[in-house]
Amino acid sequence: MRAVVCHSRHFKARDKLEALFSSLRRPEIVPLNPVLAEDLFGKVLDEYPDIKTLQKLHSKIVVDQHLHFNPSLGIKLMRAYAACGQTGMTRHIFDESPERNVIFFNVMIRSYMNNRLYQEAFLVFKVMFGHGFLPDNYTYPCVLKVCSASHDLRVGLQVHGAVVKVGLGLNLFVGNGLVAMYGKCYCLVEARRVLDEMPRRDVVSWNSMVAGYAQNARFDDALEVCREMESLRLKLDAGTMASLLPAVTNTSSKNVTYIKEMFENMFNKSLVSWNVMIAVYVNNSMPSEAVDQFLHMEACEIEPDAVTIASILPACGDLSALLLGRRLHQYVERKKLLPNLLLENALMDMYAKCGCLQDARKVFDSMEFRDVVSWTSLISAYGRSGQGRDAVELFEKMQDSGLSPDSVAFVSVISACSHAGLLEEGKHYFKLMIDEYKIVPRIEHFSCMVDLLGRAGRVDEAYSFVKEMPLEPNERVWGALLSACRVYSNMDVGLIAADKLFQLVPEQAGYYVLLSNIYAKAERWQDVMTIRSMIKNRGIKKTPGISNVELSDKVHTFLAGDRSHPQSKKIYEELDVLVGKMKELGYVPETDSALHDVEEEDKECHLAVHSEKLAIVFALLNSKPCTPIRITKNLRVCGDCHTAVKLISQIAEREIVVRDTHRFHHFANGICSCGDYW
DNA sequence: GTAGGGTTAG
Repeated sequence: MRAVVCHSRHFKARDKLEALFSSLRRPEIVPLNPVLAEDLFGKVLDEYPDIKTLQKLHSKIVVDQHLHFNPSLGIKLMRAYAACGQTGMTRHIFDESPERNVIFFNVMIRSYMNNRLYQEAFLVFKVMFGHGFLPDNYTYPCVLKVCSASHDLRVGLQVHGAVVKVGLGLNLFVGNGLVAMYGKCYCLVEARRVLDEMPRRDVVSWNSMVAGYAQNARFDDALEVCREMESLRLKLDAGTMASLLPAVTNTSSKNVTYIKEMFENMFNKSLVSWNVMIAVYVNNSMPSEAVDQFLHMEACEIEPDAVTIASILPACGDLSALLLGRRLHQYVERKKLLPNLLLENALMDMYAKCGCLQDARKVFDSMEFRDVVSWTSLISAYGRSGQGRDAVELFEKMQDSGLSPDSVAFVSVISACSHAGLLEEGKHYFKLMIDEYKIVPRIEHFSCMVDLLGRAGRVDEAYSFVKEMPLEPNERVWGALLSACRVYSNMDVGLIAADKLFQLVPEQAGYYVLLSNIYAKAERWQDVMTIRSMIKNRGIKKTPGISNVELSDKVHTFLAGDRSHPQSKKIYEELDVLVGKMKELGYVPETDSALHDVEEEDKECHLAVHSEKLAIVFALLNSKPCTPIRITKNLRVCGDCHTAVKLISQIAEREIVVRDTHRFHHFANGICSCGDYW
């Protein structure tokens, strides 16, 4: 974030500097009046110039006998260097300054803090006393923030003691710092006590309390503090919304509505409040609402910043809204928001999720700095496309580049191995994670391993793995096992897994269907019927199949058997024509519903047409010949559709990319990239 | 000057 802020500032500062230098070149004002020069240089430094401008300015100051060692300029230079990440230079100026005061120490501590050098910040704080300087009402809030950022309760408690001793306990900023520190350190009772004992509180004090609860997963308490604020007739602001964000991630629709109302009632909607609103939708799997909110924001002529774009990009990825995604990419280039690590990571992932692996790769290759997230995004992108070897190669390169893979990186690489059938490699990475990187495997890693073993046909080994794992197996673990049992027709283990799943998630229709598939393959029709009636008797609701397709900046959604689309009649007619041509090529529609279901769409839905077929025909009718068609589905592609889409790609001479819940299928010339195994 | 908004898996 810092980089972004500084970046936009750099340009303004550079312009000012050019004007400054050209005025310096004018002979009538050389030698420059020292007071005027101090003022001018100070103004440029306050705008955080880029490193080159800063160095030029610094050398000008050093050679000027009046300005060299000027304390005010020294402080500004320190701040400007810190904003460029050059804390070494900040420290140098600090050490060399002959006339230091308490502000020098405060700026030095803040510089370290902003560059996440927390131990260095603490050290400066400690040596202040030895130099005869007492920390003041500026020092303590800053040091408390260092405690918050490093979750250092031990120092935090010492600072609290010192604050009370020197009589700063009643200071508003110090109090706010204490509330935040205790909140970050999981001491919510203490945080609340400090808040209650503050003689004067402002909206920041309350927001800090909201943030404390929200960060500690105390969602209801966080919302309760908001209601308390409302009852005190305090104006909730963008900061309140931002503080609440962790509390309304994967939350109830009631909570989302509460935030929405908070936003709507906000008198001055700042950029941050728009950004938070978008993030709330994204974090609650409501990508369409997020996109709508973004378009609304544009219509209100609010200029998005890097945070806005980084927040909305995952929604584009979710919806495969490639056109919008590309438009956003152009926007960030036009607004010179790049380079920005988070934005680049988000762009890469958007392209990958839209099935544009090459565009994702292009972003990756163009990046100056990459972190574990950058590599992980690309590794999982290759994994989802079934290119396990490329994923493994990237993983090795990431290690070679000196980065330590984290827990998520291992999920990605093991999952990539699983999709590509790289059994030994997957096992190797699981072991590497534990033995070399000392990462304690989480439930996600175990479910990946079960998937890896299961897909490779080692169903019994997978079951043993489940029995021996130190964590309680969850839905995903049993689900991976059941899927493997369907593929390899393992009735015994399948029944065990299904039984567990029916207990864990009795309302999930998909697992009943999977089990009925296993029975059907074994021709146990009586059991198939039993499962069918179980679904009916238990009143289990099925997730309807939905496919999205984007056309000129608008995402069109189709349900299975959908007839609500304005072009519906045309779509069905065209589909009939296509089916005729497909039959000439040997297509036989699969009518056996039990085998037909991969997941949740039952017999009735099969009589209707699956959503991906409708979306594809719609795209065929409405897009130019030869342009690729990209579909995103909320369930897995069934066997019948898979066969049909292969043929459609051949007949219509179109590349068709279908993203289902598990992976990408790239259809072209009658074949699919998954090699018919998914 | 104190709170608070972004990216990666399944």
